[in-house]
Amino acid sequence: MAKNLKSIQRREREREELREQILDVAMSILTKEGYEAVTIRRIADEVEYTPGALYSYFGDKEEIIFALVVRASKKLNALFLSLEEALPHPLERLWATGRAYMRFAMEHPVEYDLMFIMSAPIQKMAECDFNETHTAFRLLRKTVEECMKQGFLPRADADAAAFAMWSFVHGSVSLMIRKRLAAIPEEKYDDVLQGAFNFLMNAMMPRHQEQPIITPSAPKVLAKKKIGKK
Amino acid sequence: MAKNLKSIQRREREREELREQILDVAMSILTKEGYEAVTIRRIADEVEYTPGALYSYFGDKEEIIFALVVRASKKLNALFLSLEEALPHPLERLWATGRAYMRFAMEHPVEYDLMFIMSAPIQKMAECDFNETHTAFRLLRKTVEECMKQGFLPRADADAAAFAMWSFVHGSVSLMIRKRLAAIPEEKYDDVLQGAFNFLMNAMMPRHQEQPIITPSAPKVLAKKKIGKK
Amino acid sequence: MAKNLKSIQRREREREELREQILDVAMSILTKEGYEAVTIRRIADEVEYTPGALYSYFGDKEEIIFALVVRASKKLNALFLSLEEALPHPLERLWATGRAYMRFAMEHPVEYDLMFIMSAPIQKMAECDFNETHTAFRLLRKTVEECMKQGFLPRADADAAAFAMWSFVHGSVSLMIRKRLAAIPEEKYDDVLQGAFNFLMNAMMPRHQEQPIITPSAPKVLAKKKIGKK
Amino acid sequence: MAKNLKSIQRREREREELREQILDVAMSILTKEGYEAVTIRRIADEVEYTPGALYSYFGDKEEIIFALVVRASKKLNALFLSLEEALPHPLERLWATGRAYMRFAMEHPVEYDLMFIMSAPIQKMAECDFNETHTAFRLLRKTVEECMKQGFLPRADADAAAFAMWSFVHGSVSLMIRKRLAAIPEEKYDDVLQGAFNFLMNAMMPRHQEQPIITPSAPKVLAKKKIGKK
DNA sequence: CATGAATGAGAGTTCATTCAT
DNA sequence: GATGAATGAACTCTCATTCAT
Repeated sequence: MAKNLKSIQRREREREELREQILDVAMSILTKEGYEAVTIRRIADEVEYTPGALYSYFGDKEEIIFALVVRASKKLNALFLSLEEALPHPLERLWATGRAYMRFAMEHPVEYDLMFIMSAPIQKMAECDFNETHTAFRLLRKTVEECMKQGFLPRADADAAAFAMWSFVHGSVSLMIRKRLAAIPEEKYDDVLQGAFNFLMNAMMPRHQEQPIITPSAPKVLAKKKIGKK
Repeated sequence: MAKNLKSIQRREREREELREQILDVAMSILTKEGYEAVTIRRIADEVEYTPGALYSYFGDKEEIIFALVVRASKKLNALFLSLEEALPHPLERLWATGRAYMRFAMEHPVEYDLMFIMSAPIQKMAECDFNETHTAFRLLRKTVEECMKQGFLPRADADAAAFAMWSFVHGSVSLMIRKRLAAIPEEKYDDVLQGAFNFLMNAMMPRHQEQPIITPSAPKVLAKKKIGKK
Repeated sequence: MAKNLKSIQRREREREELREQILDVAMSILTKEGYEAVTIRRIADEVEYTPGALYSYFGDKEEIIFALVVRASKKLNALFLSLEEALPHPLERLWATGRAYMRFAMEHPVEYDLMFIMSAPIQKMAECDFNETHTAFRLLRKTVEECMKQGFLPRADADAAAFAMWSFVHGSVSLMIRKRLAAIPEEKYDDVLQGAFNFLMNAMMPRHQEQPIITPSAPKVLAKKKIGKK
Repeated sequence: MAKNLKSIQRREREREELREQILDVAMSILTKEGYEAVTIRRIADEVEYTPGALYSYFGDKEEIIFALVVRASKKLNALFLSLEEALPHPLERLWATGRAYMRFAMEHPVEYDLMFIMSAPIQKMAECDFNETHTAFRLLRKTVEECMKQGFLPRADADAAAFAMWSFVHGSVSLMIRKRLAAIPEEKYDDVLQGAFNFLMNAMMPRHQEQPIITPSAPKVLAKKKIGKK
């Protein structure tokens, strides 16, 4: 009996592991060789199963891609939630969130691409009423609202303001990811990105630009490169 | 001899015409049925030539796509240049350019996608040292610099500031084009976009937000919807 | 001991029930969606077992199909035997059997197809020396012989005559079932079938064509149950 | 110029030849190994082309099957028309047509199957308003009508009578082709078929049964070419 | 210069079946 | 006896591209 239960659990664990492995492999092919290279056969080869076997884990190819999106979204959302918890001060959180978003995109460009750029999973995202991004956007808007309430940001439509900020960060990283920055030498990317972010944020919050917030002991999850104003 | 020359000219003209027709057709398929539907055969069918024939006009499929990019870029650049000429005042030009960019994207989403989002032509863009966007970016930076010089914008790295603005407009329209705005009801798109643009621009130029510049007799190419903040 | 026996019996009963259920489901899929749709997986899904489980009830897919044939044959044979009992008069029985056969085919076209048209079960039918149809044919021949003896039919080889009649009824219904009657408008099917049957039967039994048996005021759709003269 | 024309003609001839070869091969596989074995790959292998190449000759697999049907129908129709011409006497023609039909079926069972039994081409036959069989049926009805007019057949609905005869011949050969004659030993097939045919025809035409036409010392396998009047 | 024909590679998917547990 | 998992072998079809004519 106990054995039975255990073996069921084991099976489930193994299934889950293989599922994850399939996604890992798919992600790795996607990263290394691009979307076109992600084929059922190719994945099957790499996980050392027959193509047909994958169909008991995912209904079709699209489902695999979509699972990749979900995975990435969870990662990003977790990041946002951790900032939400760690940083009660809305202005500080706003800056930190922006930086974290951009850093995530630059460190995981393929995941970012999947979530916010690629057309492949659009259909499924629409069907499934996919809403991890809802959540993220709502968090952002809440932060923006608090900032407005506390006078850190000019009072205005929070939707518009939140969308403006999201647009900026998305725009900057997606131009980079999709290599539309020929005008800027690659080694300057980081600096320009940083500079643009700071410029914009400071512009929106003129009275606060000299605040130490800006050179924050940025929550360590993020700290990759010091940003420092001044 | 003369006849020879003429017939050569005619031939060249005809070649050019077919080239254009191929691109028209490709663009039309792309617009109506999406990237996957753009196949050599499909194009050949519609121009009533054989697939092989296309290969004397374009080296391969990617070249066709790239030619589409070039075309679209010329269109967009012409728009920028016309603004450059029409609006000597840098601040006014800055606003107008931003609005024009966004409007272009929303009215020609497929062209925009090709130029700034799609991965297909990336390779060729890199190889050919594609620089229509360079030009556009340089124009923008020049405008930004002038704005700074004249005190409309806080002095800062012009590269960063220009990039910030571009990032914002690109981000907002590309989220829309690639349907990542589930958080916002579709009928509010225009308003939110507009609101975000105004919010950001005003935020960056606090002392000037009440200027009439903002509701400018926008060059008519653009005037689609009045924007006006008063 | 007794308990053991009972539980064995129960088990067997349950097995038999599942067997039947499998066949029900297979038949229902076959009827509703055609032969191609009848897959082991599909059946397994509908009986809520795993595909593998079916293999302890049937050796392979063909066996399932064959079992369907057997089932249908039993039904049809029972019909024949009931006529055999109910109608002692051979001529009456001959007409009634013919009509019953055709009616069966038209009311159960899928069963008919399985038994007499489809290639799928041929192999197994041959192997298993399938002989429900033997029985049916023998009954028919016996009836024909009696008719000849009693002067209702011209004396001739009974095998040939019986086969002639069977051929006719099979031909007419199978042309219909396999949709080879483009030459005849669908709404006339019933009439033409009926007319052809009467024509042929009357032709073979010229001296008896005026018998009431022949024009049995048969409800146009081929009277469902009793046919009876008398 | 002339050369040009010739080479075009040659090309067309070759195309036509390959088309025919594809059909030959398909037919041969169908004959030797059954419908399931007829796959694009298999055909391609045997004609020594790549699978893809076949798609410039036929739109899809169904078209190949359908072309097989068309081919067979032309053959059968030609046979009917030749009888139409050769035999002005309607009664003689009726017998001859019946025998020819059955002989065709027995000598070309796979073609017959395609035309009159198989489900595969049904869809296309319906779509294309396939009417070779119309023609055949009309010919038969005309013959029947003439026979009635001239008193060889009892006056009755010609549609019904024609359908009755067609049903009989179709029934007899299709029972054979689809191997539903377990009740009859294989070596007796020819005799029983012949006997049934004669029985039925004689039964329908009682006054003519002693005519030599009827028992034409037909070579047992159903004499191939001439049928012989007198 | 264009055609017609064909290649070759591979796409996603589906099946009946098997077998350890 | 049934499950869950996987196999292996197909399947049809589509594509960009090449090349003799």
